[in-house]
Amino acid sequence: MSKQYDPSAVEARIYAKWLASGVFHEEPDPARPAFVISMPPPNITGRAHIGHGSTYTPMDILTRYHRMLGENADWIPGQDHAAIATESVVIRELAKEGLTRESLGRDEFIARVWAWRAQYGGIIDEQFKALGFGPDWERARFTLDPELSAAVTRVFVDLYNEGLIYRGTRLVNWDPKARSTLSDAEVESEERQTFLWHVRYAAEDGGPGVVIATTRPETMFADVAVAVHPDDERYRDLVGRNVILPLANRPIPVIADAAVERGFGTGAVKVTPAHDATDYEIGQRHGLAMPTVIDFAGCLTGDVPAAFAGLERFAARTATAAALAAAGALVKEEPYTTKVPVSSRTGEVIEPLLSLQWFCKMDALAKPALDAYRSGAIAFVPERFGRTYEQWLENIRDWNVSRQVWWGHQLPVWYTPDDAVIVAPTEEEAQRVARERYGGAELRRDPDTLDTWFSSGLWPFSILGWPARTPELDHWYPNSVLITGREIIFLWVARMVMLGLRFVGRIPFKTVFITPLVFDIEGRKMSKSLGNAIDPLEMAAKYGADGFRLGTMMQMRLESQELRFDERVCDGARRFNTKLWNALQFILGLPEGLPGAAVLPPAERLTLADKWILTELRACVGQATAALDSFAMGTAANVLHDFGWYKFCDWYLESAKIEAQKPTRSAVLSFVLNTLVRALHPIEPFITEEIWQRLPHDGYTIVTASWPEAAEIPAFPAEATVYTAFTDAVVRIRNARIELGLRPNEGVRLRCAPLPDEIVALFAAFVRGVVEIDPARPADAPLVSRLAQIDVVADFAILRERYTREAAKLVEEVERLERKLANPQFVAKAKPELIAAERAKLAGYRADLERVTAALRDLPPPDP
RNA sequence: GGGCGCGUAGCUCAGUGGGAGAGCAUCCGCUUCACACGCGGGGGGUCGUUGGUUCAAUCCCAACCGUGCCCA
Repeated sequence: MSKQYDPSAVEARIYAKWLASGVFHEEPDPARPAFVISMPPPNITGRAHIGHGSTYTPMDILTRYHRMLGENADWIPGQDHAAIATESVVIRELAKEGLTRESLGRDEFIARVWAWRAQYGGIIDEQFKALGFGPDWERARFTLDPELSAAVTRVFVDLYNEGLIYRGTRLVNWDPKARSTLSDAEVESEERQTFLWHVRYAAEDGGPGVVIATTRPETMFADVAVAVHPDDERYRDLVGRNVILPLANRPIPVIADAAVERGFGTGAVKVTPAHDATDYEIGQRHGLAMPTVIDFAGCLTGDVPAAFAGLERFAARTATAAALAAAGALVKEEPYTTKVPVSSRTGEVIEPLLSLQWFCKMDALAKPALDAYRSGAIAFVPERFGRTYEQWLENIRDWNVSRQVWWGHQLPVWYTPDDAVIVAPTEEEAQRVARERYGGAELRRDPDTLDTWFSSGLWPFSILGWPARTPELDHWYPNSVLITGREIIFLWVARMVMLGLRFVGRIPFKTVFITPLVFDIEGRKMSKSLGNAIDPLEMAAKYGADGFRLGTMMQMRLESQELRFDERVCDGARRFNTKLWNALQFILGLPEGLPGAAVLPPAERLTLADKWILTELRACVGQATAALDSFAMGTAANVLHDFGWYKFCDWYLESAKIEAQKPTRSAVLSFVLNTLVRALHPIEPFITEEIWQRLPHDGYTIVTASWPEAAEIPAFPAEATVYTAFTDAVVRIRNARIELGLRPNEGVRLRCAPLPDEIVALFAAFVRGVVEIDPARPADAPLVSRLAQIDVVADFAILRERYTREAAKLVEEVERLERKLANPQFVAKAKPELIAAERAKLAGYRADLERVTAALRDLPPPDP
């Protein structure tokens, strides 16, 4: 075997073995506790990114952990059809061939998308495998699978029949390039440089009227009012009067509404309900008309003066501004930075547009979802994110569910020639209803499809077979935990809760674990445009999937909402893996060979070092277990890493080299490393398998090995304290060695009360120390104090300097504690056990000081 | 504007109401028989600022400053 661990040589081989042996697959088994996670389905257009590293790694860790606990653990993967994202990718491909969606026709187009999916849709799964993720691939689901599509139709029809889905004209996010509505999640806010135009709207009676400020003069032809704040003294007299809309020359009223920001521009704004969210609400409050002047292509309609009709909206902006200037209505044009909504799919500026769409009424669905949180049935980790969920549900708005794309679940909606609406699960059923109600009619189906979130909202139960009552649904619903980022708490998490409660009658998951958002090392959000995104596959190539995973998890903080990704930590994790690998080489190279099984010798045969490492191992495993139980991946990762390096390798492995360790070391080394790699396996699946296979072990793969039980690892607290006193002494002697200027291979003389042979041998190994018994020191003092008093034999001048420095330090400590204990307030008010502890510390420092001053006194006087 | 974080060593971050820590970087020493992707050692911080609570504050509270995310 090579000196350096090479992940690229083992990871793919091990993964293939896991796949072949089917270890990730489970059948529902009511005899065992269920542990189930639904993988948030990545888009079929998606590629693995750093968010998968931070969010999916914990899912893999928890599933592997619970599997090792013997639970009926399953992580169910799948993919999302990603309506607009996929459609635009395929449309771009078609464009290269000179084709369009329309030229192909709906059926042909959809066939092309399926073909695209067959070719590229699996890429992200392969990436996940390279990262070591082990979901139950046999259960992979796709939102457009027949069963999942049937569930979607069923939900839509039911909600419609209950009156919770309706068709109406509302303001929606319109993407003029995609020619579709978008969900709020697909709209991002971006800063843009533009102008703030100050435009005078003269009073109808010929007075000066009012100067409004706007960033969108092109929508003025849809203005129906000018609004000011009700408390704004400047405009009080104007409220209730009419002003004349320039260019259009029609009167509109001045109204008062508290939504107006007095500090914005002139404090007066134009009101365009059909093209602005705030204005829409003002329009609703004041019962205003809502004319539309921008069409689906983002161009002005014919309902504007002929000079502007048909102009693209940004061209129209320039044109109206120029026309206003020409008409003398433009008072000022100042540069202005504003935030505009942008489509995350096409990059196009979103047009808020009044449009006839399908909506889902949310009030009735939201209430049980709120109750589930408030009653504690659903808990968030960290807790504070529950507030985000709560606030969104409290201020919920109806959900626009229709999209003008072809790729997706087409609405189960048909129209008669008279536009009567029939909602039915199948076309046959729709025909039947048509015959029944209308004596038969030629039906046309609504071309729209459903928002992708509509189907992903059913995900935790649709993938378990709902609406059929399956064993999976019985045993694995609700899921154990949902792990995701906080940006989709409302868009996805809340909807799954609402729909789960409504259609299964139970919450979809008990816990929602929100992972931190990943930033670059300079604290910038990762983005394509900045080019600062970290590619997890590149990290895995550099550090191994294990190194990437351990490094990322070591940076996870349970309570933090951000993670500044520091690649150096992954490099540290990679070196840790090499360290473990070399520890394995040492163990495999022991001349006495390895025992047949990972079984400890009886306690009476164990040495001091054995007892210490077992005590530490028990603590480490206990901490790692507690950490995983509370989603503290970072704590688990750090605890295991630190134990492996700073306890096991730095001290135990070195201790194991002495003669006295030979009878037990191969068993203890095997046991400890076997235990450590099992505890590390959920975080670092590959190297732990590789090491475990080469150690005495029981079973075919570490994936199905048992999680180490801290309680089953023997602990020896008293012996552990002695060994710690030994390591403290070693550190002091190493310092002294440096001061004495000893060469590495030179021995050092140690003066001490009698010590057990075993410890004498340890000193010889760690510091090349030769122990000389000092008969003046009591042999019956506790071992810990004998070790605390061990010292080097050296030149008087060097010792004098050393003792003087130590004494000064000790005097400081003694004085600090004396001051504290002399303070009557402290003695009166501090906890008794704390006071006792401080007194003990003081006594310890005083004893040390006494020893050092005595040593100093015993030295011959310095040369003159 | 509303909500939620963060501010500790050059960098990334732990941490605790009672003696300031790690990794990386830096400096010094070492090819010591698992590992130079290593081992040993050192230097480096008014714990953002100002108040308050307390016998005691880096930790709790308030304000402020800086910085970031989400929502509007």
